[in-house]
Amino acid sequence: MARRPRTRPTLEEVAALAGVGRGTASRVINGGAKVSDRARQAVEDAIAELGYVPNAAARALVTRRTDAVALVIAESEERVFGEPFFAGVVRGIGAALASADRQLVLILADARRRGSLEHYLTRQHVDGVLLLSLHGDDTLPDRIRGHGLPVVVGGRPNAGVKTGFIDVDNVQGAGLAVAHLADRGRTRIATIAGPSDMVAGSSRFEGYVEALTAADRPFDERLVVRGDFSLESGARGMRTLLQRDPAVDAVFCANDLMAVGALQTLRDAGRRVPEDVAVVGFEDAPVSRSTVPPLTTVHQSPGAMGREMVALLLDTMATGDMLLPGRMLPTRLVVRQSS
Amino acid sequence: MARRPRTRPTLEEVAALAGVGRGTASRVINGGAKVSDRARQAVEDAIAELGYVPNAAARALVTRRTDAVALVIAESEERVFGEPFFAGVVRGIGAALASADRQLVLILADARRRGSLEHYLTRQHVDGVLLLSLHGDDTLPDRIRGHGLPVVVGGRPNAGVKTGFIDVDNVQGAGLAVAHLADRGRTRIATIAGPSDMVAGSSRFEGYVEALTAADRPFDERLVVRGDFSLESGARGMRTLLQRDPAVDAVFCANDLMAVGALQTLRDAGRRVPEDVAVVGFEDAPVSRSTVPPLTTVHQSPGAMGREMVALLLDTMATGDMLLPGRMLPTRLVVRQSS
DNA sequence: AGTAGCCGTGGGAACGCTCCCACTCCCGGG
DNA sequence: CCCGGGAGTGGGAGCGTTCCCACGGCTACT
Repeated sequence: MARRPRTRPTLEEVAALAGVGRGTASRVINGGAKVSDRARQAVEDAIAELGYVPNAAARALVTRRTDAVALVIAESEERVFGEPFFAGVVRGIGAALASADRQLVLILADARRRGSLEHYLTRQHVDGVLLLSLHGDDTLPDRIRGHGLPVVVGGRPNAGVKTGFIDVDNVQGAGLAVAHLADRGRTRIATIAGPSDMVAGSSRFEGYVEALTAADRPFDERLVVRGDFSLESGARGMRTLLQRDPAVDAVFCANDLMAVGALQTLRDAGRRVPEDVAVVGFEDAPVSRSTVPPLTTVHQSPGAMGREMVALLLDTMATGDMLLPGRMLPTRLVVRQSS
Repeated sequence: MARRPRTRPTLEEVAALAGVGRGTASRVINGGAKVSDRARQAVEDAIAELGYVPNAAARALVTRRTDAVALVIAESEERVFGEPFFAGVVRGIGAALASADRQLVLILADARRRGSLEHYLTRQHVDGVLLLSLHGDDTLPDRIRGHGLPVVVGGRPNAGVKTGFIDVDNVQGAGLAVAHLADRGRTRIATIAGPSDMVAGSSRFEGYVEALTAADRPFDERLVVRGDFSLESGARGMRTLLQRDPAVDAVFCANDLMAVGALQTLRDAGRRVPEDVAVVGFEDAPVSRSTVPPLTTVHQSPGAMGREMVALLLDTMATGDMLLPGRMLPTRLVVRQSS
């Protein structure tokens, strides 16, 4: 294997080989405007021959852009890494950034480093920030924006926020699920809701209520229990529901894991699914395919969420408008055998 | 809120404010050698007052170092993102890199981009490469090294590789599990092994065989079945084992998920765990805490793996020796109620 | 026939840093 | 009393780009 020359070729060398000036070579590589075909061809040949790649540091120095985007995951959310949904989001982000020729700088911000994180972000290295967050009480996005750095948040921090976020349309998704249950002729449609202090919890509940009304079903408080998105809380919630109203014939669970718990309780109670009780989840997690029976659930596309986050960030960077409206991503119902 | 000055302060401004030369200011920020206390203090005050942060691009341009490290996850492994173990590894890497003041550039390399990945890595942006891989048939690490870039692989590609990797000591871990079962007086110790073409599969099986011999237990081929690390394959494997030898009184599963499957089969077959059959897993996945009964398993520390990967990479970068020996990380047995 | 304007071009300047050389002190030894 | 040398310092050069200005040649007007 031939030893490559120790130093990387520079633009100057490319220009020399192509027999043009540095400026022309630069123009070929970038804008491309106002270059004769002959010169362009010569430069492109030289680039290929030398295996030239622009030096990112030199470019960043003069343009004051790094072509890098930070993905910040706060420590409290680090566990999301282990969740398939967020893994999918990260993948979507990675793919979208790669297509846009941007680098993804991953920052796992622990609490200690919180101060220097801001310092780092605002004064260095990246052109924009992607934030993955579940909690609502965070002023970090606005603080970063205050320093002139574009920010897009994945998962709307709270319902009051109208700009700079991408989230799944939880209200619409929950509506889909409930409308489906009503369509199936179910009359006593219960819900195992999520925590009301999380957007995913409150919005899905909101969608449940709306769709119930739209379908002319009465809203009955006794058919509402709250879980914490865990399997156990789903099982417990289902027991409560059966106790309160043995005639319940459908239940919409705010996520799949709670639906799995509900399924267990129903089996233990000798109820057939879907004959006696129909069950619908939310998330379309991998587990929903392997439950018994396979779970009908609201599908949300993590990849799309990642891609949309990047798209919105690039838009923000391009327009300079820090307050671009956020987007809600549509969901769709995946009907399996539990309903 | 006062508007920050449009341009970031430069080293020159810091030096001017401190009343010293650019060289002295630079010396304070970096090496620190040969600077009088008076000058150092003045520069540090000026830095604090101006909120100065060195421009990374300018620094990279002259030092030819970026202080960034790439973490490459090949598409075929992208799913690992959703697995708690790998999420932990990434976390460990992130933490270790942050302490070393290095940036983590995440590259999700899909197959299409495979060529340009190498191009990108070798000619740009990063000082070293971390590779997360499960498959053995990959020449990528060596190709990258051929370009003079340090590489550390997480998860040994295959048993022949002696350098530049960090892995869990699978043989030792499996030995721990089997020795424990032998200690408990079990005589017919079976195993549900993993795929033989994966290091985790073959090494854990190797450890099983070794420990069996060390404990004076006969190796019986009928007590060996192979799974694919999935829950279903564990359940199936256990059925096969019970069929072949109803007197089996212990089973070592090459991962926790298969152990969960085995547990299900045993319950369905009316065997008590651990009274009739003891079960041990590998991984200490979150699920192992919530099985019935809670699973005894081999604990491997993902955080340690990430940190060790970074440590080895930094060592490689510092010494310039591309062929530093790899390391096997010790495991320990977590005894719960299934054995 | 002269000139205004455009296209395509070359190269100086600047980006902000580190490296390194040269310079000034000042101390101690011959 | 002179001189060698170390400690501390200032600032020039250079890293590889992009930006921008000035320039030459050509076309198409007046």
